[in-house]
Amino acid sequence: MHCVQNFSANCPNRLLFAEVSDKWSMMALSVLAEDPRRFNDIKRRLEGVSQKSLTQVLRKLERNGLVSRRVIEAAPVGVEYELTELGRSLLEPLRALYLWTARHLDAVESARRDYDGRKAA
Amino acid sequence: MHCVQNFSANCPNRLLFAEVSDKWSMMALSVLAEDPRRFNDIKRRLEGVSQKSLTQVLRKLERNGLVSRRVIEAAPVGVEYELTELGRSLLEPLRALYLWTARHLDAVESARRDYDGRKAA
DNA sequence: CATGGCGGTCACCTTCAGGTTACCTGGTGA
DNA sequence: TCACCAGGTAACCTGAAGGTGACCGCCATG
Repeated sequence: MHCVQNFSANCPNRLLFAEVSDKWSMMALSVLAEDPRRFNDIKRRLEGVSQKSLTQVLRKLERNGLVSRRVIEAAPVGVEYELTELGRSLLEPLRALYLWTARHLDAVESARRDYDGRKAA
Repeated sequence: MHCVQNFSANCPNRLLFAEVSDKWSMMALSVLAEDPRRFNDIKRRLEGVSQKSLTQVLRKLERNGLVSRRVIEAAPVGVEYELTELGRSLLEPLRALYLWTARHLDAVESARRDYDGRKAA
């Protein structure tokens, strides 16, 4: 496990992490955690995402094999995104991270107040 | 758990996640996982980090209560960074994510080849 | 005395992710 | 017919992250 203590510039883990940790990827994955959803459905749940960014993010996730894209030929043609098995496997560590933020948010905020207080003084 | 399916623009989790998932934070935390380390020691392990960026990152982590900064009054005055209890608690979810990337890197890379192949055709 | 490591700060500059706007195709309903 | 939803693409622009290089004080060693 070469990258645990030393991070060479093009350690593949480092690169993959970068791909997955951008502004919207994690949120998109979370939204898809339960059900497959259509483009605008996802968009509505990610407050503030632009159409372009969402398209980009979904393409990237698709390319990395984390979500699949399915055109629905039905009534008013739609596109449905769904987690793949691989994508679903990422949910667990993701959830762990989410739980951490949820659990320790208070501690972090109080640390920030401390720090800012000390600086002001 | 308001933010699991809907991500409002200033969901605190979302913000905290952003703080912790930037280019160098995770790596800095990993480097500190074992022992406290001095500034330039950390710097050497994070290939490509600039002095400025590392300073910024460590300050941010300190502010969020994840690392502590200690000036060593000894011989050639030094500064030592160490994970706090809070910081240490983040290691576990972090490790989970790291293991995921390690375990599924192959799958992701093959998905990418597939995707790129399909596009080329 | 000069050189080099340590731990920074500051000013500047580049890069690029991501936002904005406009436009497109195709179907639907009023 | 007009207008609107869906799901985009293309061109442009900006803000902020992050890199570079200069400089600083302090200490130690050759």
